Amino acid sequence: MRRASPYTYAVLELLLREHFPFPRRLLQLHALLLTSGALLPDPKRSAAAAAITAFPYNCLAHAHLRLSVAPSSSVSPPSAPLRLFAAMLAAGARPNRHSFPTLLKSASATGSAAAAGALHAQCLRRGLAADRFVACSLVSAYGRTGHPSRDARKVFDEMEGSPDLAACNALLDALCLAGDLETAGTFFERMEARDAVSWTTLLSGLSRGGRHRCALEVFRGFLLDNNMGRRLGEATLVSVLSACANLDGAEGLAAGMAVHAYMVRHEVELTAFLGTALVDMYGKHGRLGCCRSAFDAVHDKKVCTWNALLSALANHGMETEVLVKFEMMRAEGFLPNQITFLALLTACARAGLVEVGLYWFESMVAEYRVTPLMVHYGCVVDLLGRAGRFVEAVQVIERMPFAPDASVWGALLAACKLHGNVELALEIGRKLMALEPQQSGRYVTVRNVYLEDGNWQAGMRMGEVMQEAGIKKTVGQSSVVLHGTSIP
DNA sequence: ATAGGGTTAG
Repeated sequence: MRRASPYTYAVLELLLREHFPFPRRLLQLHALLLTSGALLPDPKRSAAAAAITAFPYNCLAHAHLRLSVAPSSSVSPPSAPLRLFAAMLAAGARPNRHSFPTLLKSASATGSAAAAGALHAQCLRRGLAADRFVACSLVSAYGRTGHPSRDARKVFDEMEGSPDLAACNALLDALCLAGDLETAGTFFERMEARDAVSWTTLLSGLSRGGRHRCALEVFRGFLLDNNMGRRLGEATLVSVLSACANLDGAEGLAAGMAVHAYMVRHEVELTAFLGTALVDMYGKHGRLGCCRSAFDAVHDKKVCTWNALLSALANHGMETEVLVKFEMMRAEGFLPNQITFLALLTACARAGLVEVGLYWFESMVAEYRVTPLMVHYGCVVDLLGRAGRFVEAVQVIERMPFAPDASVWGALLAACKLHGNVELALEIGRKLMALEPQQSGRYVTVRNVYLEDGNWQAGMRMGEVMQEAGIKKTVGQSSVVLHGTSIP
């Protein structure tokens, strides 16, 4: 823009305004400006430089942001507005109060606490921190970049005048994200006004914190407060379905079905987000028929929609179907990710498909460039352990880029129990004692390996070790082993 | 002229 004449600059502004509602067009414009070198910082300062304003940068940054958070995959990286900000400063344009909300949201999206802090300092230096939009964005950014809720609270408390609804919602979210659900609840009750976002923020916050029943109660409160008038929005429905999915038992399923009925009655469009939430809800409750129908009803499927289906099938004994659907997914051009491979490896481990599982684990790393998490290694250990291939299983654990946690050792321990590998079980027992001194279940498993092997003495010793470690004997902890199945 | 708050899969 530096090299543009005042005339072309006016044209640029006109173009930006004209195409503002269409972020893709703005990105094309951005590409054009980049390839023509117009956006590159020019070492020779010219008189025209003074005319450059924040406006074009704000428009482009906003377009990038909209496309990076858009459900239709990441067209542009979430850090794009931040890089534009650097270019903007280099070009000598002064950021204004319209610049920072977009930049702060970009900082949140990248999860950069450092960027949020730096932007806050910039706002203060330029005297823009008092602007209500900027302050609201600061509250939100501090809430999501891993900073303690104290920082968000500080900005909120120092806001000029009484905070508006958006600022209250941003703080409410920050409190929920910080895990301070009690404070969030109190703050919510004391808010002078609440909208659908307020209710949804609290509802999803409680559910994220594992308080699914509380979340459902909040949802019922919303329905009453709503006077059954306004239709429920997509975010509210997705959040409540997630709470229903994670609330075990008939209660969660019944509530989930009621929400589904609402959606059908009101002809709510089954978007990818909503469809995925529905597939997940039925899947978690083991209703595979409903789960498959919901999946089929989603027109615009995403990778996460497939993942919800595959996870449901893998967790409910449909290993063969997982493999079939996985192939369908790939045939339709979807790129499997960490969650997809987790479902696939889980299915392979449960079905005892050792070679297939090992093949896909290798392919996941080499071909799909998916970095394995602890859980993926856990599946491979499970896979090898069940087949009695202990040497390889231990090798996998030793070659992991991080220290194995209790779940990985637990998978191997289960295999030891299955194959009566007493030596290894003892070794694992020691490791588990160090990792999870309070988890009595593991000791019981180790002890049972001995007892099954006929090594009563060692079994008794294990009991003594448990007592020495100060592990409380839970009621009904001693278990009877029948045909390899533990019955408490 | 441009701007802020909630959302799915383990």
